[in-house]
Amino acid sequence: MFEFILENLALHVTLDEAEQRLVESALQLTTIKKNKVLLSPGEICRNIYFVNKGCLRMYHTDKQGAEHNISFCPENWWAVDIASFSNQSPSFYAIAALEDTELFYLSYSALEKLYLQVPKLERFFRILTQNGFNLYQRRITSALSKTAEERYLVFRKQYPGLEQRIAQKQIASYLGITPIFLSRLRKKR
Amino acid sequence: MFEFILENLALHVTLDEAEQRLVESALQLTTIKKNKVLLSPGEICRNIYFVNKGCLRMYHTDKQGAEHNISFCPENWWAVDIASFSNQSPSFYAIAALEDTELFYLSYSALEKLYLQVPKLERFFRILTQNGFNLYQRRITSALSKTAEERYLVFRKQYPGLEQRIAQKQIASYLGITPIFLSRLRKKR
DNA sequence: CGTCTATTTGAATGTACTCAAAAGCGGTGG
DNA sequence: CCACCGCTTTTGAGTACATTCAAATAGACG
Repeated sequence: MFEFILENLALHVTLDEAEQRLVESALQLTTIKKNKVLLSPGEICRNIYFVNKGCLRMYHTDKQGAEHNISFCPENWWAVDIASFSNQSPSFYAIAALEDTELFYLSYSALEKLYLQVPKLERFFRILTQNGFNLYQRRITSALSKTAEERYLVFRKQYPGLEQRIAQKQIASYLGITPIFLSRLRKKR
Repeated sequence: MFEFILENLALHVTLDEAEQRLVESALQLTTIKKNKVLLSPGEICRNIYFVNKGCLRMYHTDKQGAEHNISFCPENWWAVDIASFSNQSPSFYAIAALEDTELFYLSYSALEKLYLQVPKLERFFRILTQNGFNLYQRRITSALSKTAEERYLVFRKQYPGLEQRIAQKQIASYLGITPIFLSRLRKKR
């Protein structure tokens, strides 16, 4: 049950048996239905989520009411509005489920407590933030210099198999194009 | 001489006199000429820079040799390839001067040492990273959903006065458009 | 002053969008 | 089980945004 999340932590830090048990006992588990909203904009992001099964999306809703997906979180991804969570301030982004999803999560205070017991985790989340930072930097360059078709191919590489699982309009929103145009792109090949 | 950088640190952490002196004595100062490259891609980013006067840019050069500016760093900005610096691994981005520039900088080991003397700085750089993370997330949404003209107006708001100081082709590269099209945009208003 | 690069302008083209309509698909209730 | 409703996806036609190529002009720097 904890295999995926422990494997994920092991990518950046080495935990001994005792530390693993501490992490396990701090984690909460929940399952949510497709389309359930976990975080609404303006709300404080109280939890950091790890997707064990299923898929989430993070998105922003603009003044015209249009939604723009900033990232997908399938299995083994972490989901959090980092600014909102770290400062316990109102969130800019929303988080919702694209499929029925099984999640581990830690509240802000649970994580603070866990940091005291397993200080290595500070390192883990620092690296996680830096990797995210880096990923987003590159996506800006990609968004500004590549055509929609090139971005679509990058998406397929970055999220293998996800294309088959989620609605095209979600992918179009992530790519910054209309679902109509994505349909035409796919027809081409 | 240290006023700007101390003010900048004060945005997120409160340092007493002794701590300020420790920071000051760790900092190195240098001036570089316009167009000087501080960091080439593939090189390890050995320093974190604070711009005291002048302006830097961070950019990526693609396979076709085209440069894409990811950010500008005028006075009071920090410049670093964060992935390269934190892991002392090869950099993806380059950093170069757009004007004659006066810089404070800290090497990786100098910063490590300084963290031991002034632990509050860990908090400062954590917040800096988070803010950058957040800024870039929003820029992706902006890049994918706004027109070139809207992005141009956002740029002018975000970097007041910078437009007068740097070449249009640098701004065009940041906006993800051709200098030719930027010229037409400006003519319109 | 001359050279080199950056910017402007015009014309033609390509990329991506809107509007509109039709077809497909999934869930719900009779 | 099927008919219907609502939502997503496809397709066509016309349009707007942004690019390329080329040539002229303006600026920067030695």
